[in-house]
Amino acid sequence: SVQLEMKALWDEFNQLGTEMIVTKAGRRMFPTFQVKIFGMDPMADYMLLMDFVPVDDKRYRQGAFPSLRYAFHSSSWLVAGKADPATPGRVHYHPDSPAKGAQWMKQIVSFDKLKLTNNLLDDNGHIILNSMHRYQPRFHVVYVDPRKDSEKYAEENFKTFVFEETRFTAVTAYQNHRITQLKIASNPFAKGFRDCDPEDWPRNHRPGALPLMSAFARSRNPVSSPAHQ
Amino acid sequence: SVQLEMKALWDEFNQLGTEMIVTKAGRRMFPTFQVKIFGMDPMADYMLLMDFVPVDDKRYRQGAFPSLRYAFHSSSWLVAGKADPATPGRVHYHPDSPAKGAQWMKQIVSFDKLKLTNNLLDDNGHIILNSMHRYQPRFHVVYVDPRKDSEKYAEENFKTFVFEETRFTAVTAYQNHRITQLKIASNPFAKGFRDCDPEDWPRNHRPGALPLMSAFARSRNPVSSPAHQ
DNA sequence: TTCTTGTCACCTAGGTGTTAATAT
DNA sequence: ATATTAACACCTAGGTGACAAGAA
Repeated sequence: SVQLEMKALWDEFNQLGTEMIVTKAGRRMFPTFQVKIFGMDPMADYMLLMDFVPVDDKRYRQGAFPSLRYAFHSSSWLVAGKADPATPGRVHYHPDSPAKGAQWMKQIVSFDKLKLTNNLLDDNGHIILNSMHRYQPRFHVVYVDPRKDSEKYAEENFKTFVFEETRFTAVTAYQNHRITQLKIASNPFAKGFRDCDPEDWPRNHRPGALPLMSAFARSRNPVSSPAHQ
Repeated sequence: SVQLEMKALWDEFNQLGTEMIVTKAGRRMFPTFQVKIFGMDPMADYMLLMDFVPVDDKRYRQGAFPSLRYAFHSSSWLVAGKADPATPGRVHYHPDSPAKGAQWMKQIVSFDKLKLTNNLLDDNGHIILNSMHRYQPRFHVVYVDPRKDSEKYAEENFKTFVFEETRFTAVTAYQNHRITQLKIASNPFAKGFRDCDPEDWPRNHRPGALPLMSAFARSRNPVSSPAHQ
């Protein structure tokens, strides 16, 4: 069995509609997909990998308020038509693969080397996704069968795990300001964009404490405006 | 067979008498021990590891010129007596171990995670060495025998490679200024202590930028003084 | 109008020798 | 007198969203 790490954070993002940046050079996911694994044969070899499947066959576009400047996106997504032709569905093998079950189980398995790109011609082995499309990450565990004719048992030698809270929309720039703010608040690498006391998040986060936001951040992130709900 | 990478650099250090810093927290080696491997069975599993054996049973101390300030070490080593009791001889497994021969051979194998410490109570798995003692790094290739009673064949299932040009003296602070200068000149992480950068000078040199600590560094590094040859 | 690209300042994370203070 | 330690400035290496400019 498999347990998703940082589930609370994933849930928080998922509630807003998770977005993941894709770039030509490749961008990591945040949150990072991390799992704890239980019940492997400690002595057997396993390959761990991920892939990404379209959630639907739709292309999305951003809803906008006519009276607001371009910079103000709504947080709602509109269907813009049929999905672009699917790209070759690449997979990402965890770089430690193959390894023994004991190795995989003794600590959290982190896919922090996985990168997302929108470059159809990418030759860095990154995961290729279409921007403005929704994806479901999948996690696969493959048992390395020591038998000679192991190909015949391929069907029974792997198991797939899907966590719906890790669904996201691939984007080249964030569309929902609340997603941006949650990324800034929770990703250590974005600390430079935080307005509030660096000590308060995430270790000492108190629900009652109001984050100190600059006027600019407030104007771009109307958290208390019901118009954007 | 095994080929030492950066042999020219190792030779240059060895000619001066290589020194490696040891610290309580653990310090990487520079140059890093890196090899190219040939002739493995591509499909077989191998463990790669290193250990460090005393070159002799002597403890060293630094020779000094009575008329010079403390800061000026001579570049000669004197025997100070018998070696301290040998520490438990730890080994460092390459973190990718075990892996297939094909994997090991397809690129340079780098031991850049290996760290040296003088802390006898170290519990980070670093290599424990005595300061002011000389050591010979050794590289071992262990064939992972698939047979049940593989322990019986341990003797024939590993091969050891020794490169004498990688010998060094463990120190807590550099003793030979020429070693210091060669480290600064060749280790990218010490770029901040360089007086000039022959590579980038024409391209990135700004007339206004003063070289860092150059006057002080020069006063401590009388490279052209024959007294220190 | 909407989406994409490239550059940037600002971070995390950690590897350098220097230096002053301390230990032996 | 020598050797060790810990704090430090200065790097490498690379992950962030912001922003302006470009593309569709």
